[in-house]
Amino acid sequence: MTDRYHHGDLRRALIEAAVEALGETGPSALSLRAVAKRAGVSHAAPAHHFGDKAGLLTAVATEGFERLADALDRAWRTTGDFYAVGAAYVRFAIDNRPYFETMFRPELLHPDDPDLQRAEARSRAGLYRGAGDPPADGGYNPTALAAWSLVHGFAELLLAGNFPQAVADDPDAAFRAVATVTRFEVE
Amino acid sequence: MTDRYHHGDLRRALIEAAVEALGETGPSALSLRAVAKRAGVSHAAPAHHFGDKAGLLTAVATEGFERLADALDRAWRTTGDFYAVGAAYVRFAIDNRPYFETMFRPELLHPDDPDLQRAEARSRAGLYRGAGDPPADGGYNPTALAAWSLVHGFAELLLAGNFPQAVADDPDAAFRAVATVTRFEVE
DNA sequence: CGAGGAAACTTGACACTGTCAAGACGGCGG
DNA sequence: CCGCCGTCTTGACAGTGTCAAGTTTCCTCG
Repeated sequence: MTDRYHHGDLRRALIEAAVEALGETGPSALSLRAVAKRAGVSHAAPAHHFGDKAGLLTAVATEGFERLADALDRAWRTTGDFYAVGAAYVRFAIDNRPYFETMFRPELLHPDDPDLQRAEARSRAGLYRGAGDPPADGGYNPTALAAWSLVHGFAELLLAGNFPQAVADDPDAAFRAVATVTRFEVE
Repeated sequence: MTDRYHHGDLRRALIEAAVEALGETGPSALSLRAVAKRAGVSHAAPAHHFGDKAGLLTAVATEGFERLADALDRAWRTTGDFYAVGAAYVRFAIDNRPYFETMFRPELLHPDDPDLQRAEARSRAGLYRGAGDPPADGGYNPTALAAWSLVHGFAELLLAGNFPQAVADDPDAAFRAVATVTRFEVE
């Protein structure tokens, strides 16, 4: 199974190898050849399945958005609480750092990929739920924007190491404190 | 002055060339050799002044934090309004995208560089002003964290193209709307 | 059953990258 | 005028992504 010429599910294996490598090097330093070596295939094998380096990262990002959407749905379903969804967003960023770090870097992706956009839409829908009325045609819901900005900014600044040590030591508590002092007036 | 062997202020010229290039390619695709060519020097000249590719990006990020601190100070000085400082943060991200995009990518920088850390501290101080009491020793002020998260997340999501078109068309109005529905309870 | 063709993967090459060592150049103090 | 040191160049090296061509395997259809 492992040393066949036809791998079986090399696409899957490459994505997993990429996530591993991303955890060690970060998305901008990812090496396609290193991913291929990790999966035990030749250096040009990834290109066959993903076309591009950006194609591989797009596949990773797509899977990331799917997982994020799942996590947000689960949080909403089990608690019905708007803030719990936000906490789940932050948790996801911490637990799935390799995914999260590639999901919001359009310059490394194929941003127009249909699968990616579908997964993005699923995540957005899961996040917006509970933020009042959905936006009118072409418009936006300020409350939804505000909530997304808050949780996303918290996650980014946390991962980038811009917060004090105490935040990194107990991010959940820190986010709870942040959520406690923040009120969104649903209009 | 321009074609001397000793350039005069090559360091400065390289930073400016880097910012130009960053505006076109983004920080992860920046090529040192392209920067050198743009500045009209040999391909190894940047290494002499900055040691590293990360060193050059660190210099750019440092200058970015200085400029951000200036912008935040100015906003506070002229308005005395907490939300105006937030708006200035978002404006800075839009107007100085090449800087902003490199400032929060520690994996591309030398995060322990003393000059960088000084400039970061200046920005943080400018942002925290007006967010209630400064944090206790080793602790954090939840209101300051929340405000920073909100403006930073808004800026990141905007630049990454994750917001509806209407937001991109008039970001200032969108941020005003976001700030209007958000209340921070200073404790 | 066996031939043909498509799909999966490899091999080799190319231009480009960052980094390093060694050398050429230029201004400055003695 | 000499020597020296900081500034920059030249040349080389290993590693990168991508592309074209070749090889291997599987599947299907006669």
